[in-house]
Amino acid sequence: MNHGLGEFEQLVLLALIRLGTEAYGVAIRDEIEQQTGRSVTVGAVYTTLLRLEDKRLVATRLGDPTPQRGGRRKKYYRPLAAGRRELTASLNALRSMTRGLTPGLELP
Amino acid sequence: MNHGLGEFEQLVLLALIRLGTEAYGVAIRDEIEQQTGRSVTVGAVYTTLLRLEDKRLVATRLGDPTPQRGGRRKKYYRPLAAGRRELTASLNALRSMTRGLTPGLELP
DNA sequence: TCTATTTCACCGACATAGTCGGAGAAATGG
DNA sequence: CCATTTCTCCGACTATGTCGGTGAAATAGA
Repeated sequence: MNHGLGEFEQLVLLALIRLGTEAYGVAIRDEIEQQTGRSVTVGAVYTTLLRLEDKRLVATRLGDPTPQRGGRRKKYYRPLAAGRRELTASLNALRSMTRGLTPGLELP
Repeated sequence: MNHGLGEFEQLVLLALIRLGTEAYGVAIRDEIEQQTGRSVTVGAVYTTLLRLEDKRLVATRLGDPTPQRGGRRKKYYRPLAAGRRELTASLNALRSMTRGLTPGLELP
C-alpha cells in the first residue's frame, strides 16, 4: 500500500497548480527555484513528472512550436483530481503536525 | 549534494517537537498516527530516527526503567539545532509554494 | 526464582523517491 | 544545411520509506 507523496513530488505538483496552463519542464524548474531559492535540475523535474504520470496523478498535452529560435514543442502538465487529492492529504498531514507549534514552524 | 528532508523525516522531526521530553519510538509512532490518521510502523520510525541521528539532526538520551510490566528503558530523542533549521527550511519552501493558492492548499 | 508477558530498540531486506549528467529530438537563423 | 537554442527523456546511482521479525530488558505472578 502506498503512502503519501515525497517532498519533491509535492513541490512539483504545487508548481503545476501555480503555473496553470503554462506548466512545462523548464518553467516548473524555474518556478521552484524562484519560490524556494533552492537549485533544481530539469532532469530531476522530468523524472518526477514521469513518475507522477505513471501513478496517474498528472496528465499531459502537447503544445505547438513557438516562433523563436529553438522553440521546440512543449509538453504541458496538469494535475489530475487524484493528484490534487494526494497533495491536499500530504499538506493536511503537515498542517496537523504543525498545529499549535511556535510560529515559524506552524504551517498556518 | 543533499537537499532537504524527506516527507517522513519531517513528520518525525515534528513529532519530536510536539512530544518534547517524552519523545521515544512508540510515542512518536502514536503521535504521527493520531495527528495524521495514517498508519505507521515502529520499524519505519526507528529507521528514520537512526538516519537522522547519523546526519546529526537529532540526539538521544536514555531514560530509566518505568515501574510497569515490560517497562524497559526508553531512548528519548530530541532535535538538534541543525535539525530544527532543516525542518524550518523545508516548511518554508512549502509555505512559499502554497502562498496565494486556494485555501485548503495554502499552508497559512 | 524462573517463566510468561509486555514494552521497546534495532536489523536486514527490499520498494519508492530524489538527483544528476548527458543524449538526442525538433525548431529556427543564418 | 549546419550551428544553435529549447526542450524532453534515459541511465545510473544515492537517499528515503517501509515492513517483518529478532531479541534485549523489565515486571508480575506461580
